[in-house]
Amino acid sequence: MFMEERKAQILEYLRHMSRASVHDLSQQFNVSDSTIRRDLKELEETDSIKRTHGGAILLQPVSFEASIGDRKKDYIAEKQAIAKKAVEFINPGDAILLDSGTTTYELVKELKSFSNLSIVTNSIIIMQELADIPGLDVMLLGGNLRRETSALVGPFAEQSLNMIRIDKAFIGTNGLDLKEGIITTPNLTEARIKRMMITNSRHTILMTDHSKIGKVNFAKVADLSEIDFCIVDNQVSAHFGEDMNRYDVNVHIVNI
Amino acid sequence: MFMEERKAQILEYLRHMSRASVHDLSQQFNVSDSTIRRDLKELEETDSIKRTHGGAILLQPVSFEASIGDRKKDYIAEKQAIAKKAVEFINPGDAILLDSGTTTYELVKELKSFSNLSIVTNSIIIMQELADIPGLDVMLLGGNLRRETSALVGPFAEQSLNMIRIDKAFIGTNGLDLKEGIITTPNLTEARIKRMMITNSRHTILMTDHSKIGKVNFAKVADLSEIDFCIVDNQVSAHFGEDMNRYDVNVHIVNI
DNA sequence: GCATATATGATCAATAATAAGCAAAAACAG
DNA sequence: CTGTTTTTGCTTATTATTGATCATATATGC
Repeated sequence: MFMEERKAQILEYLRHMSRASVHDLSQQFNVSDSTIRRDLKELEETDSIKRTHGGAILLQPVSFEASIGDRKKDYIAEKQAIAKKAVEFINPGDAILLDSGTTTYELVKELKSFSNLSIVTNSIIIMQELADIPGLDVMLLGGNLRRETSALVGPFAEQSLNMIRIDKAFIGTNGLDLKEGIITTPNLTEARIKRMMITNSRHTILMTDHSKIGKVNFAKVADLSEIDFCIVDNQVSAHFGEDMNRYDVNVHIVNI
Repeated sequence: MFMEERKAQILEYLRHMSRASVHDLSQQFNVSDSTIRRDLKELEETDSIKRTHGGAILLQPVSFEASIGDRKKDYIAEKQAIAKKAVEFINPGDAILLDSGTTTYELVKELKSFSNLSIVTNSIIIMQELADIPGLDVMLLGGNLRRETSALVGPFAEQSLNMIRIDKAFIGTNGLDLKEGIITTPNLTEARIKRMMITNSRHTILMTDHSKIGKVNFAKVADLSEIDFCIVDNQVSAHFGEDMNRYDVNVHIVNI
């Protein structure tokens, strides 16, 4: 393995695990501790990792909730880059919809400079994060709480969704299957909410990191043809854009 | 765990709890007190925490819980006694409604032993408190967040309320006027929600401590004649029960 | 206000991690 | 092929982190 390969993989490992010890890495790659330290030193200069005694951690902006804490750290850099791109879709005065999920949560942090936005979400965490910001009109969909995702689902949420028409919906997903052309999620009621979000919005922007591509979960959310835009990180296959174009999805690939 | 991780988690802990003792932290992270003190010292320089004797506090408290936090301590003994009485009104299988507020919040703690209850609330804090308990079906009304009370109000909440019929509604208030025979609250939209809660329930139980009696606020919630029961602490005037009977309210006075 | 509890800061020793220097091996350029 | 550069592993000196100790400072109870 070349040095550059190793460094890339260390970075990948860190993005996934959010932490790594020098010793683990040296065993993982069968090189000496010194070599890992040199790698980390160089990575620290160019990329957003932070060295600490014993290893390195991913630099991540402040608070993460314990409830979804574990997953939130997966591919955090990808999600942040995706969120940075997604915010370009938002114009002052828009009425937007934020799906619950770790990717859309990153988008929240980018919204702090906005004003004159109407934001609807089914995530308690997102609402709490946005509640402080003046100039934003934030509404929470009600319903039953799914603790796994901190999403509110069920009749209350559905009924409230039917009261509104949204300009842009930002949706996350657990699986994106190119063969069947569908997006999926593990839970049926959550899928229902996502589907309603999509149908009740003029434009749908799907935010997903590359790890979701090719995955198929239990509950179908929607056909890819119902999606207008897809923002994804650059670790996708070369023909991903073309594949998605077949379903009429406009793909934006972001560099991390 | 790396030092940087530990410091990040201390900060996270502080953001949640807004305070932490050196001893708690040292046990939490399995390190010595000295280490925690060093961590806090460094965190104090870069982040917005303040060290004090025995621990540290958050400089700018996450005002979310703080606003209700202050009031929560007022007349706490009265509220707990009232809550203990209120729980006697609840039978297995009931569909109940919990208004947001510090008094109804005390009722939540009494519900932990129940199962087979449907609970609807417009308080995020109450939902989070109840979400863990198995056997309870908890639903949150959606809407706009009123930070002062952590209540969800507005069209989403109203629409959701119209979807349901409730056995017993537990309502708090800011003012109870015997002369005019009305209960009041400072905010119009909040008053609307409370009013709808009352009209959509077969029985309404008003929970109030003596400090609210005689007070009149800006927005009228309902006439006292719409209330079925009133639970109050024993620091009320001797003729309070009779006064309320004139409005057909069944008064329960609790000792503290 | 005084006595007692407890918390703190400074210091030190032990351990672990790192940086620096050096040499061997591999890759590279001419 | 030869000299040079790069990468790597090893050794050693240096540094960082931590827990323990103790004198001092601060809170708390009476």
